[in-house]
Amino acid sequence: MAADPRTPDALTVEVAELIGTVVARYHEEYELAAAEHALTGAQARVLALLAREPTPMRQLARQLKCEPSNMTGMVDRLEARGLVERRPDPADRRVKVAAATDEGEAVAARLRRELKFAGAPLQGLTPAERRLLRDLLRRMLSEPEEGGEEPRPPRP
Amino acid sequence: MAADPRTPDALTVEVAELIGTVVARYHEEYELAAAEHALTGAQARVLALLAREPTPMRQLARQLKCEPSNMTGMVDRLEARGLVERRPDPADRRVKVAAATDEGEAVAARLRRELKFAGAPLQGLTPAERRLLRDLLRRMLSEPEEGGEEPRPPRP
DNA sequence: TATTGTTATACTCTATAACTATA
DNA sequence: TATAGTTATAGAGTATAACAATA
Repeated sequence: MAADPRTPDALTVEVAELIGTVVARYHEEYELAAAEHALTGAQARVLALLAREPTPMRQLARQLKCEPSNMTGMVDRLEARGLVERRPDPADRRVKVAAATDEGEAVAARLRRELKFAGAPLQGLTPAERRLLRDLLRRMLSEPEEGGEEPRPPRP
Repeated sequence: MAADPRTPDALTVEVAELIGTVVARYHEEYELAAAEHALTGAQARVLALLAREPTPMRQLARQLKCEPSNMTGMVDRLEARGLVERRPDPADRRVKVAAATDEGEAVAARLRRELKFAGAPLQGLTPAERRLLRDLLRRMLSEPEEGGEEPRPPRP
């Protein structure tokens, strides 16, 4: 590799590529687990959210970072399969609260268990290594990327 | 949280969730970088592959884990924008080799640089931590998941 | 006969804009 | 008027099946 002159250091590039591989693997596993229940990845994500907590359509769209109009069709399809239902909100008759049915909860629970990604690859690490990985990922994710464009000089 | 009785230990769950967050963040960044060039994520992935190496349609489909029939449309759209072209294979007149044009190469190079995910979050780690992260990810990914279902007892 | 790429078809996901029923 | 959900529409990605050209 090593194609671009403005590329960051080799170590950073390698870690970035490894993360890319992890991302690809993760998606593969997720889609596969979903497909075993005849669900698409997007449907599985909706179901997972609703299994945690019944949620108004609009809020659901915000959480999934998509337009509210899309939720109509997605919830329609899940509702047609009996995994989700729409409930009225007594406080505001405009809102419809999407909620997982009992069957939906069961499928979501099975999905969580079948997400072997949490199992297989991580089992290759010792508990101490897993703790280490957790701490590194936490730090990586908590950086509030305040800078924006500036590469920001490394702290001493 | 902590809903399912058959869930693995809390540490594994937490790491898995962190990885889920990393995956979500990564995708967000990727789609955003692609959108800045009026490309979809899938188009950006195709272009990235072709910028590395001209590739026959069918092989491209294998690498992207999708059906060969899809590649027709995807390459069509990229070709319509002048980022990609189809070349004949002198050795086998059935195959068409998709290749990035000069402009395609340029866009791919810019895309690589703009993938801030490689920059921002990783800059929060020291080089030593990055090395550690690299080694952990490598080990995670190299485990050939031979076992399948068996949790496999931890090595001493 | 088998393989490569394509076409035809259908479904899902996505975004935009317009509509409805509430508030 | 503003908001929640929906409908209508369009484009992109995906899979399946059938097809033409070539091997």
